[in-house]
Amino acid sequence: MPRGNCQGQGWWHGKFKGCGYRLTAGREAILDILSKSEGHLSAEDIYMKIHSRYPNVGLTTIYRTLEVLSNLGMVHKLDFGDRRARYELAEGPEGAHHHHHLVCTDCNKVVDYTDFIDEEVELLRETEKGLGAKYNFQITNHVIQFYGLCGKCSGKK
Amino acid sequence: MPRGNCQGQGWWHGKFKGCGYRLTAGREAILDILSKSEGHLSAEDIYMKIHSRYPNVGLTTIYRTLEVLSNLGMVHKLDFGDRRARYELAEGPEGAHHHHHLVCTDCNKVVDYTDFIDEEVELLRETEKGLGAKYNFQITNHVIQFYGLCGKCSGKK
DNA sequence: TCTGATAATGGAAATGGTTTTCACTAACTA
DNA sequence: TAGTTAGTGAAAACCATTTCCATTATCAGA
Repeated sequence: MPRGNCQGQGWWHGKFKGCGYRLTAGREAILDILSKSEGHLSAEDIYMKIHSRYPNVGLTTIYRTLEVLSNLGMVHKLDFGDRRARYELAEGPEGAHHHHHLVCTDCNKVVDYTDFIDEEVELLRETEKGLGAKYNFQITNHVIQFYGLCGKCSGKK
Repeated sequence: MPRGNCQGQGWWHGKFKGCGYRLTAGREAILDILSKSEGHLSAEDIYMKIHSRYPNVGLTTIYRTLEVLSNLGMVHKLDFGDRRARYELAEGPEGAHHHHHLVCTDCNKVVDYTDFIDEEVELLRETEKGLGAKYNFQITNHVIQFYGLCGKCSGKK
């Protein structure tokens, strides 16, 4: 994790500059894709989408950029149990809707839900505060996920 | 995921038999290791520990057994962001202490915490019920994890 | 605007945890 | 006890992600 924890300034031009990162076409392209398509893209998904419009952005750059974005807290890296990471934009400038995930362990279908979110977030905030103090952690993120079988998969026995 | 969802019978001999799995030395060895050492073992950790006492249990068997155990709900498969899965025994027969995890994104140190667990579990139970009904999911497991920098890592800037 | 320092890039090769293959062995059922 | 078939180990395959390295591009300062 290079350059310490640079979180919570303005939106991303400023964020990048402020942390000593350079602004490049590839990075803009990746952020562009992420903000236009919604949820749960793998590095390769992004690569494909980018490739038609920016044919000279390599997979390596995608991975590197996603790591940077993740370090900056602008992107969440998710694990749904198939063996590839998924990425989604964290709340944007206009505060996208916070949500958590419900994952089918059989077909890997993922449901974003916002039900109960307020209670969850409230408890999480409390917990975060408590844990941070007790264990001397500077908490920056959390994951809540439920796993089970979706209707289709539990149906097929 | 073979053999559907066989969860919630007795303890493990019965569980295995009931689901059509056979009882083998390797499987006993793995369960033995898991119940004796605590928390967060990778497949290779288990392999090492097993190898001294049961030299003819291969890594492949470890992986296969862990998958079975995970399907049976006897083991939780965890992801702490380094790229290897960790496994820990789910609540044993005498109800081991339920806990969640606090992970340092820099050094990968993991803290098991039980603070706030009651509130968390309570909310989770509610949410689980609600989500299960609304999205027609048969929920079997959940993950809550907090990520951040531990004292040591946030100190070194 | 030009320029130098160095961050960023992309393609290819390496990595390494996990899965698959396959021939063999051992559990369990009848 | 025998037959069926689940389980096994070793080696090979897999494949998402990282690393290497020579080249290019960004940007701060002159």
